[in-house]
Amino acid sequence: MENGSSYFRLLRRLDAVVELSDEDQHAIARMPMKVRNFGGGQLIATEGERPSHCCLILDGYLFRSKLAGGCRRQIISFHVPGDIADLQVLHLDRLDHSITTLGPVVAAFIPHAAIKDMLATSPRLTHVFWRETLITAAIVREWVISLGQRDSLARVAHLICEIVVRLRAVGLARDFGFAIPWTQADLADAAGISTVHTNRVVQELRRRELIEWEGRLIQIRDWDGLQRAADFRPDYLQLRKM
Amino acid sequence: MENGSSYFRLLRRLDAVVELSDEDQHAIARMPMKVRNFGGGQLIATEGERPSHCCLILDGYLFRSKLAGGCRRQIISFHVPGDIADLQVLHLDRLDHSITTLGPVVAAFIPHAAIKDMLATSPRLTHVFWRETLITAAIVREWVISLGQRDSLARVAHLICEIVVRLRAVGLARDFGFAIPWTQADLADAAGISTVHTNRVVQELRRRELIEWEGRLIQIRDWDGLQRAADFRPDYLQLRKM
DNA sequence: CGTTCTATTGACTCGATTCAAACTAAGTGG
DNA sequence: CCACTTAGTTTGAATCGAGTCAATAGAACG
Repeated sequence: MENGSSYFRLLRRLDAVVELSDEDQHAIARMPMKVRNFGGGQLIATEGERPSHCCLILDGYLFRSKLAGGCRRQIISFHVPGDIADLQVLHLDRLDHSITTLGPVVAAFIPHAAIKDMLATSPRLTHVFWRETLITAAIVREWVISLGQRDSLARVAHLICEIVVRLRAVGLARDFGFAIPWTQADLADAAGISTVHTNRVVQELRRRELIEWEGRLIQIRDWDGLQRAADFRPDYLQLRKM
Repeated sequence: MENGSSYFRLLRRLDAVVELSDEDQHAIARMPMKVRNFGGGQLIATEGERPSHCCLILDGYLFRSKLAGGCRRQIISFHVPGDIADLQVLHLDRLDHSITTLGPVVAAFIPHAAIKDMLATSPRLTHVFWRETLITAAIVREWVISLGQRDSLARVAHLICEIVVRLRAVGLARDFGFAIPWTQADLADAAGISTVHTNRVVQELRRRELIEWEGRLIQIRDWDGLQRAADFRPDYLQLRKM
C-alpha cells in the first residue's frame, strides 16, 4: 500500500533539507500509517508516556509543552505540516513533555517498528531522519537564544519569522501570509511573557506595520523589517534553498 | 591501538544511559583519536565552521554559545567529562554555535569518518549515539523551561543541580561538591540575567545555606532544598540509575 | 607591584508582571 | 431570536524583578 499523497508534506519537508532518491521516497511512502483527526487544544501525548507510534502532521499545528513548578506552562516548540513532532521518542522511549494540538489537526501515526525497519535497510535514510531530530534540536537551541537574550518584541517577531520560513519550506505561506489559531496566551507561554504583555507586543508589531493579524490570519507586511526586529537569520533551520 | 583509558569517561557516560556489550565497548575504544590540551576561555570551534572531528571531553568543561544581535552572548549548554560536545555536526555538517573551554580542558578529537564507520557496523551503537544527541537536546529543552518560566534564583539553582547530577553519572562529584571555573559572568550568560543580578542570586543561595561557593569550588549543602528551589527533577537526563 | 579580572554593593531606571475591569465575538440553549 | 456563557482581546494603574550605571574591593597574574 502506497501512502503517497499522505506522505506528500513529509517528503516535501525532507526534500527541503536533503536530496532524496526515488528509492528512498518509496521506502518512506511504503510505511504503514493511521490517519486521525483532532479538534483544537487536544492532548495527543502526555509527559511520561511511552508512545509506540510517531506523529506526522498532515494538516494543522502541534506544540510541545511542559509544566514548570507544576503550573506554569512553557511551550517548547511549534510544529507545522510535514513535521514528525515526536521523532525523538524513537530512541528515547519516554516522552519528557506533552504534545497538544493548536486548532484542528490531521495527523498520521506511524508505528516505531515500521520506521526502525525502514531505517535498518538504508544508512542514507538513517542519516536523513537523524538529521531531522537534530534540526528540531537546533530550533530549540535558537529559542534558548531568544529567551535568554532577546526582548519580548524580538521574541514574538522571531517566532513568526521562523514559522513562516518553515511553512514556506513545505510549500505553504507562499505570500508570507498564513492561518494559525494562536491565541495571545499561546504566544505568551512560548515567549515566556504574560498575556497582557503579549497583547502590547502584538499591537506594537502592528503599529510598526511589520505584520497584520486578524483573527487567525497573520500577514507579514514588511519581511525585512520583521527579520531585523526579530534578529532572525534562518541558517539554523538548515534549509537547502531559501 | 586501544584507547581504553582515554575512552573511560565516555564509556562510563554511555553506561549511565544504556547497557553496552563488551563488543560495543571495544568498537568504541578502537576509534582513533588525538588528545589535545587547552587553556581557559579558548575557542575550540566557531559558528559556521564545518568540523571534521568530534570533540570528546576527557577533563574539564566546555560550553556552547551563540551571539544574539551580534553582541549579547547566550550560553546554550555546558559539557562535562565524557560528553561529546559537538556530536550533532556528524549529521548537520555546519556548526550553528561556538564551542569554548571553561578553564583548562583535555579533549580528544575523533574523526567523523571513524565514528561513521563504527556506527555502520552496529545498529546498536547507532541507537546509543543517536540517543546521546537526543539527550543533549532534552537538556536544551529543559533549559527552555528554565529561561521561560523560572525566576533567576531557580535558574541558577537548576543549572547547579543539573551539572552535579551529570558529573555524578560519570563518577565525579561523589560528595555533591565539585570544582568548576565558572565566573558569575558565565552563569549570567547562561541564565540570561545580568552579572550584577547573578551575584545577588549566588549570595541568596549561600544565605539560604543551599550551597557553598568559594573560588572555583561549589559544595552543595542542602541537596533536597536546592532541588526544591530549582524545581529540578532529573528525569529528562534519562539516567538509568540515580 | 601595578594591571587586569572578578566579586560586591548601592542607587536609579525600566521592562514586564499582576490585578482588575471593560469589551468583543462566538456559541448555546430556552 | 434574544439572554447568557465563555473564550479571547484590550486598556489602565500599581508593583516588582531585573537591568544599568558607577564605584569599590579583592584576587590573580605577569
